[in-house]
Amino acid sequence: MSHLDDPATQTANAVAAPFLRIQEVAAALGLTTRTIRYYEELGLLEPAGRSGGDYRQYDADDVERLRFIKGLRDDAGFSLAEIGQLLEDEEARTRNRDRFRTTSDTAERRGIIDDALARVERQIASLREKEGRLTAMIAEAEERRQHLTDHLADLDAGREPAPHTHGRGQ
Amino acid sequence: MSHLDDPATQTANAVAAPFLRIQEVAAALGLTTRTIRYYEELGLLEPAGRSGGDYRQYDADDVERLRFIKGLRDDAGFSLAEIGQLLEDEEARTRNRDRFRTTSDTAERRGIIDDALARVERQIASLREKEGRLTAMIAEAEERRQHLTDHLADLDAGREPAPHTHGRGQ
DNA sequence: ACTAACCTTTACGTGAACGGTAAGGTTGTG
DNA sequence: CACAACCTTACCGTTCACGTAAAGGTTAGT
Repeated sequence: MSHLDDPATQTANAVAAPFLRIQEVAAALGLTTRTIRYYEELGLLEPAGRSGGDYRQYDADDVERLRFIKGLRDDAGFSLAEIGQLLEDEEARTRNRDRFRTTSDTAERRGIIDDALARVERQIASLREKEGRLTAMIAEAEERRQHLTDHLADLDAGREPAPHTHGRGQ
Repeated sequence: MSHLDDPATQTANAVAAPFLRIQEVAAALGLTTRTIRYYEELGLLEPAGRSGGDYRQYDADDVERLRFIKGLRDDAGFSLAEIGQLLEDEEARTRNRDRFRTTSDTAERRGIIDDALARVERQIASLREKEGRLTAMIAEAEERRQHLTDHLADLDAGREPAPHTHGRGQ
């Protein structure tokens, strides 16, 4: 039960991972095939494999990674270069993944996971910082809103326009 | 006072608003003069006035507006086109501002403030939406982190690698 | 009045992030 | 085996958001 769990055997059992072709991935994520190839060109991701005829084959993890990239781009507003930094050298990760699958050295597995954990934590920190700055912007906007409602209240009360501290009319 | 209100006349009264030149504004905000002129070209802002020799003159409100634009760009990650939408036609606002200063019709003043209020509230809504998506991304990243720490705990406890649900190694 | 340090407009250049198309190879279905 | 519908690389085009001169005019200090 422990000496026989060959990591390569998964090709034999399971349902043989349902690989997707680039167009299917693109449709699923709302991207174009061109965009996905461009990201690969930048080193942001590498398909799990290639078919005999050199077609790119994506697995669920690839799709997940791409979805994350899209989130970093659209939701977090990072540049592709920054995303590259956050995700870090894909090549190194691929090697790690392979090493992880083939090694049974617990210390090595530990080290690999440690690295992954450090990366994820840097990602979280970056996202948190973005969130903080966004929150600050919201607070400022709400302050402006407050100024305007105050002003409106003054008008309703027939009071004078007030000396207007400095920042009005947005 | 109304037919002759030359924008330069303000030099006469008040403490002569401390107008800034483009370079000073740029330095204060960490932008380049080119960027500021470009934003003007796009209709994102218009300096409060011009000198006799056609130098752009910025007041505190202009600087505030520019800081907001920079925030929308850097912190919120909006495109300049989107920022233009959020800020809306600068020309119209300038006209409103002038009308606001010259009119004493309370109803009109009210309408102008109402408009500004509506704009600010749309801005807040946009920012909140961005914030929500960012928060969701953070939650996902934290989930990944949790997976990794779990995995690490398994290794420390000498347990088996676990079947790994689907998304590991970030 | 001279001069350095600003400013003006105009215009062409650039890197990022793709879009589009050409010229050809691959897959899967009848 | 034909054939439509996909895929491949390669390369040129485009939009956005500026950078970078060029050719002058303005301001402020001496």
